[in-house]
Amino acid sequence: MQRWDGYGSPWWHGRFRGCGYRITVPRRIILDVLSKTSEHLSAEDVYVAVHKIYPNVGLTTVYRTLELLVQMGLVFRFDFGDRKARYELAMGPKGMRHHHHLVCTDCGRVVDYTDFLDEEKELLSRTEVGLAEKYNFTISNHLIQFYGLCDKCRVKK
Amino acid sequence: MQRWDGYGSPWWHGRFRGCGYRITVPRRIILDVLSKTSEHLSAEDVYVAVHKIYPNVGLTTVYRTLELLVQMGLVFRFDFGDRKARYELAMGPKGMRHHHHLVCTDCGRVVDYTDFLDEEKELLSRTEVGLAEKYNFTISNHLIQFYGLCDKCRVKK
DNA sequence: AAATTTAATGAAAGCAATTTTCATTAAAAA
DNA sequence: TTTTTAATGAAAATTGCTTTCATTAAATTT
Repeated sequence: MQRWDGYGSPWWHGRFRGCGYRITVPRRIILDVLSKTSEHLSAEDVYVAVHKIYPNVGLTTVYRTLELLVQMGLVFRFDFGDRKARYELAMGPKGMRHHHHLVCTDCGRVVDYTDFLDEEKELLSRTEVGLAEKYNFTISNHLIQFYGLCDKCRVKK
Repeated sequence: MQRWDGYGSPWWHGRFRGCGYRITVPRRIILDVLSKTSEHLSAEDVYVAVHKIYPNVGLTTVYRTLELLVQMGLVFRFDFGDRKARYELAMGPKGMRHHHHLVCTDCGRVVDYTDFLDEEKELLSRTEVGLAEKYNFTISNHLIQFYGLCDKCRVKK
């Protein structure tokens, strides 16, 4: 599951070194947890998972590390409407993971989709270029989410 | 600035009546504040603005009313990454206001854009149909945000 | 227009997610 | 191995928001 850079270190060690950040046990474990799930974990979720592996890690460190990873662009932070942040590895051993979300506004279920990405991609990059020019922004990322009712919740109503 | 329904009431009175909700002074003022700004107000912002007009309105009522308006579909709630909700009138006197956002990840500035909407719209609705079929969702809304650095923040780095 | 009903309100207390503080620990540099 | 200083964990603090409950005021009935 872990990918190596060919010099005996996981892929993200270089990024850390480059920024002057230390490679610590808690950081190693948090990244490991994130790289092994395909779910949308909250800070609490990460804490629980990390805690199972190494019970000494505190919740504070989880929050701090997630924040750091978001700053570095290694992790994305999402908001699905319940008021707690969700975290996902931006890219991982499996390669690029970019996807969009389909959120059920009733039960909160989140589906990742990549299916229409090819069609979307072209328009998105054109839009990005246009927006960047018009508003003088350097665009580095985007977020697309669709909201609605999943099959189960539709029936309930 | 206020639009009337031709029978002597602002446009939203009918919606309220239909749902059995009362038309009260705080609600009137909150809707008035929202209809007169083009900014992305937090609950606190709304509270401050409302307070200037009518100091008796409490923060609790502001939260409750905003929630009600979101439920009714009269107001949209957004999240721009600082962890507080922002509110915008869904449609107003000026007609439909649907737009997307361009968010500066450094200073938090938010630009609304509608420019590329025509091109986007068609792809979006195709995507919606496809997703709805594939994942068995009834899609009612979507969110598109681009993230990057605005001109000022790019220079600072 | 007055009385009645009940939804809406405001103040205070409560809550959950996240952040800050600060003394201690452990990476990494010397 | 020693030194430096970034990172950590526990506890306290903060923030954005929600709940509770006694009071007020819309809207309905008289």
